Amino acid sequence: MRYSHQRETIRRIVYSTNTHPTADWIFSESKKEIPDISLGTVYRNLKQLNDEDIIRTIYDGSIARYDWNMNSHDHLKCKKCGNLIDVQLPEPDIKRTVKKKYNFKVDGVETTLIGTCSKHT
Amino acid sequence: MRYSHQRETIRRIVYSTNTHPTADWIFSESKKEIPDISLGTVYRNLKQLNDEDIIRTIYDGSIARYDWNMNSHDHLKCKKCGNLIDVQLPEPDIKRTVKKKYNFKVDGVETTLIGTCSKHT
DNA sequence: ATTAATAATAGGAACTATTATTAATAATAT
DNA sequence: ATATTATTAATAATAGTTCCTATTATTAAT
Repeated sequence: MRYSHQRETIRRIVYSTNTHPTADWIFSESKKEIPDISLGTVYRNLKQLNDEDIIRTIYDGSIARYDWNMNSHDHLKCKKCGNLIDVQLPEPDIKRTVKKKYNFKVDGVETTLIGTCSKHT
Repeated sequence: MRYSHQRETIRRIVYSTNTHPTADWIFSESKKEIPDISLGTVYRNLKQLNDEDIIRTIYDGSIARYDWNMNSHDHLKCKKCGNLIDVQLPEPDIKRTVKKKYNFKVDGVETTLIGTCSKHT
């Protein structure tokens, strides 16, 4: 994968926020720096960065969001404000258990807890 | 919600399989019984059934799948064959922990483990 | 510095999944 | 039986994403 200005900008933008941005948001942010960047470029590079394990793709319902935090962690999704909050849940040996019990090799665990965040109490 | 032949057919189809079907599959199955059913009807009724807690919507990446199993359970998603397998993981008091630690009221937990199923060993 | 090879790009069309609109139809209460 | 109104089929519209093509940018070798 050779260098490209666009990809580096996209990477930097994803790494600059904790808001788990959508492709669309990343697109409009990168346009501030590269006015003629195209949406296809954003998608293509997000996919490449994901494949190179530089960023992670998470799904919020049916839409893709991007996360720079590659550590294994989970998300709380607030029904009211829609925010995705990072959390670190204790992961009791799920991988080992599932491997044994179901003969299924686990690469990754994606857990989202849906509910109401502290802002709405 | 009053009775409709279409909705009852759609419900029965979802309840007849463990494959977590997509709207499209449900559409083509229902056409076998109701040739002029339309895709909009399928989506509308799936949403209604979901809202009435008769079925459950799960997301497989960016696309919606439907599940009749309303018990709290998780899914193993095989990277190779794409199958979604139902599993029951021991749920250590995640809800209580998250409520305490993050002041976040948990309604539901969606966990998907991505990996390779026993068919490919 | 120039070149050759080719990866990456902009722009936009195409595609897929889903939702909204509308006039006609069917289910239920009276 | 009739009136009321939820539900429907058909189809247009939308949202998110991927694909296509001619052009441009990066890189390594001259």
